[in-house]
Amino acid sequence: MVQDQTTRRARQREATYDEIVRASRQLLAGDGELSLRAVAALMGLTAPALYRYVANYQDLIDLVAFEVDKAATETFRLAAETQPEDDPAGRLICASVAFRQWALGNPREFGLVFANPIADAGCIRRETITLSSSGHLFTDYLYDIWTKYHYPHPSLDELPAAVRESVQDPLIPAKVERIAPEDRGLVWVYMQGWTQLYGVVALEVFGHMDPRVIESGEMFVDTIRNFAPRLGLDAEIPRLEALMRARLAG
Amino acid sequence: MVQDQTTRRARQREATYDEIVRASRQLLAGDGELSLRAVAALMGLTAPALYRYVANYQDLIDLVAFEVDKAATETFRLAAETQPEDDPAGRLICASVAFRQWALGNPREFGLVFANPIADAGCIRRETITLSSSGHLFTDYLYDIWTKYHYPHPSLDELPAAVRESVQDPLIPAKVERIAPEDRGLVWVYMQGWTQLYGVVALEVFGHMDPRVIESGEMFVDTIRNFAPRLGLDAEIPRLEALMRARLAG
DNA sequence: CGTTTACGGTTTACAGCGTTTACTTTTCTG
DNA sequence: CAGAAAAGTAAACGCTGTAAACCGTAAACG
Repeated sequence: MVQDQTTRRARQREATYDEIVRASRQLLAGDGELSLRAVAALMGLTAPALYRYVANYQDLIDLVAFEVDKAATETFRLAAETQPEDDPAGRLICASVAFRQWALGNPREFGLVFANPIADAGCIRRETITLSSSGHLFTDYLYDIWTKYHYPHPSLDELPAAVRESVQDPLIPAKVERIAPEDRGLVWVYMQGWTQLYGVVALEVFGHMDPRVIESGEMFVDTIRNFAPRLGLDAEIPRLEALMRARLAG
Repeated sequence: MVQDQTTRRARQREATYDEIVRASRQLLAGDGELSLRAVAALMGLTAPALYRYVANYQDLIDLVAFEVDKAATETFRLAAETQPEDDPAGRLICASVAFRQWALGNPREFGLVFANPIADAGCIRRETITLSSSGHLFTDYLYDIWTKYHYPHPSLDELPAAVRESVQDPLIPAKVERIAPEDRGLVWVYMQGWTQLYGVVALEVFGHMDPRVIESGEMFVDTIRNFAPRLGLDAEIPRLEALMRARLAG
C-alpha cells in the first residue's frame, strides 16, 4: 500500500483548513457575522486555537475569499459546460450569467472576494498564487471565441505603453502563455470585457440602481449585448440573447 | 434684526451634526477606524452621548455616507464648471475625471458611499430623500449634451417593460421632470452611462485589475471613449480625450 | 414669573470582538 | 522511550456597540 506522501498531521491540518472555510461560508450564507470567534465556536474550539491556522483576522478573510472564489469559479465552469465545446460564445454567456446570479444570490461572498481592498501582498496562501481565479476563467472563453470568430484586436504598438507592458507580462499568470506575442492585444480586449462584466454586476449587487431594473436584469443583458460586437459576435446576438434570458429566468 | 426661523436649540443641534460628520471624515481620511467611540472621543464627549444624534452605528454610517456624497458631488460640479456652459460634453468629462480621482484618492469614503449594501429604507435622514446625489449630477450633463447634439435614444415602446416603468417613474427623483415623456428613453442612456462610469471606477478602486493599468488610467480613458459615440460625441472624441488626459495628469 | 418638560450630557455596565500570554495535552519522531 | 513539536485551553487586555439610570440646564408653557 503506497503511503501518502503527506504525513498524517499534514492531512489533518488540511482537513481543519477545510472545516474553517466550511464554517465561515456557513456564517456568510446565514445572517451571522463572520468573526473569528464565531467560526471557532462553530467548529467546537476556542478562538485562540484558530491562530494555529491563520495569522490574524484579515488572514482568515483572505483565506475564505480565496476558497470562495475558487468554488464559485467551479460553478461558473459547470454552467459554461452545459453548452457544446464548439460554442465558446454560448459558454461565455452561461458563465457570465452564472457569475451574476451567484453575486446577487450571495452578496456577502461577492463583497468579500470582489469588493475588498484586494487581498494584498502576503496572499501567497495555499496552492499557487492564483488569486481571483474566476476573473481568469473568462480569459479562456475569450480566447476560444477568438480562434473561432477572429474578432479584431489592437496590435501591441497601438496600445498605450502601460497597457502594452501589462499584457506582455501579466501580473496574474492566467493561461496567457498560449497567446502568441503578436496577439497579446487580445488580453486588452479581455480586460475590457472583465470591466464590463464586473461593472454591471457590482452595480447591481450594491444596489446603486433602480431595483426594478436590477430585478429584471435588463441592464445586465444590455451590457453583454453591447459588448458582443467587439468579440465579433454581431451575427450571434439574437441567439445569445435568447440563451442569456433563458439562463436568467431558470 | 430678523430672528432666525429655527430655534436656538435646533441650530446648535445642526452644528453638532456637522461636527459629527467632520470628525468622521477626519477619521476616514487618516488611518483610524470609523467607530462611534472614536468619533465621540474626537468631539470630546462620551460614546453614549452620540445616541442623542444617531440611532445606532449603521445610522452614523448612513449619515456620513450621505454627507460625504453631497460634498463629493460639489467638487465634481466645481470640476465641471471649469468648462464653459455651452460645452456640456467637456463638463461631463471633467466631472467624470473628478469622480475617478476622488474615488482613488479616498477609497474608504468611496466604499462607504458606493459599496455599501445601499443605505436602505429609513435613510430619510436630513434634508430631502436625495440619496446618491452624485449619481444624479451626471444626469444633468447628459441632458444638456442631448439638447446640443441630439444623440439618438430609444423610444419608450422599444424599451423592456421593467425599464420603461423605471424611466417613467424614477424612484430617485433626479431632475428628470424636465425631460418630456416621449424623451424618457434618455434616462436609459443615462443609466447605461452610469453603469460604465461606476464599473471602471469601482474596479480600479478595489484593485481587481493590473496595477499598472490602474495607475495609467488607460482603462478609464478607454471606457469613456468607447461610450462617447452613444452620446453623439464621435467628432468630439479627440478633443475630449485630450481634455480627459490633461485632467487625469493634473 | 415660576413650574414643568425635555434635551444633552454623564457614569456604569454588559456582551462580544481580535489578540496575547502562559500553560497543558496530544502526537509525531529520532 | 525520550524529547520535540503541534494543537488546544484558560485567563486576560483593550477595544467595540449598546442599554440603563441618572443629572443639570435650557427651553417652553400656564
